[in-house]
Amino acid sequence: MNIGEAAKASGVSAKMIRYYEATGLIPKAERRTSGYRDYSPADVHNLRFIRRARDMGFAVAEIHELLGLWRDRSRHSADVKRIAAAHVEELSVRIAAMEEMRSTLQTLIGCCAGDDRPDCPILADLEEPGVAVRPDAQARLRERAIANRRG
Amino acid sequence: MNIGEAAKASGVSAKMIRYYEATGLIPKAERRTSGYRDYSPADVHNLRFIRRARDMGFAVAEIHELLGLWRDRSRHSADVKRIAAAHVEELSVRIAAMEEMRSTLQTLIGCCAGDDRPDCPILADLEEPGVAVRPDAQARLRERAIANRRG
DNA sequence: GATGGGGCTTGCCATCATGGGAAGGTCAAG
DNA sequence: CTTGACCTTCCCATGATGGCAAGCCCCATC
Repeated sequence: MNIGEAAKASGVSAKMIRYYEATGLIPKAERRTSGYRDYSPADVHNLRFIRRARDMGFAVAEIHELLGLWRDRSRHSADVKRIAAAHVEELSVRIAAMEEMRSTLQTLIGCCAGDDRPDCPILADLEEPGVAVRPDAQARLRERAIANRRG
Repeated sequence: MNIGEAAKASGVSAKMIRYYEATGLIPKAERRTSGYRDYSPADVHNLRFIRRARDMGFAVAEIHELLGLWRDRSRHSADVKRIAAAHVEELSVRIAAMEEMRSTLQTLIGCCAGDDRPDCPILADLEEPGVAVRPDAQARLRERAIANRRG
């Protein structure tokens, strides 16, 4: 199987398959005499696992761990569960941050006439926070914005 | 005011102040004879606006627009409202994507014994989606994961 | 057998906002 | 005058992904 066929069959782009190989997430592919990479159904199976894990929002580093456990027949399901739970926790932190942003903005939008006059509580709040939002909410917003940017 | 003082007063790191200047988000700072940048309270005011907008999750390009409207005394509040509403919509899309990931994972985690045995529905689902998640949910998950990665 | 189009190779660049670090100039306090 | 803290510019890295370009390979069609 060419890389293009493997890409179509797995849902992972050819570009990303090469990237995963270069970064060691997957082993180096077999090569034909032409230099073309050659993939087996088992390779595609691997790639589909990766694709699915990406769809769940796992980072490549986490997928590396998950792949190791997947291959390890003497794994402990507790190890898998721990990784998944950590990821859920991270998702929750980011969701909370974004929900807080959204809530703040929705409040401000609700106060904005949205007409051809210049008066705008949205700009007013950006200029001087607290006109429309309570101070304690601001502090949390700030912290979570930072956490979210990192994650 | 030195850049370090402006950074402390605005909550924007010195590094980012230089970056914003280089990319044209803020005008080039005045310089002392030594070559040091020199900031006025008005500059700090600008930076705090930017900082606050970043905390709300606005991208720098959006902040560029917002700054323009902020300066424009003949602005229409409708323009500000439109930008904010678009951002809320984008946040909503990303929140929905992450909530779906989280929900799927939570279901799987709930089915995982988390002990020293290898059997693991989490790995099973990554390997062969649908064992624990309905197919229509998978399709949405996939699409939203893509949208989320882009955003 | 030649030719053309599509697929493959590598390598480099860009994204977006942010931090890190090095090499060298400046300032202020002791 | 020295020392340490601050400033300057420039380069590099992040994470996962796409794009582009030069050049090679494969297959089908003429």
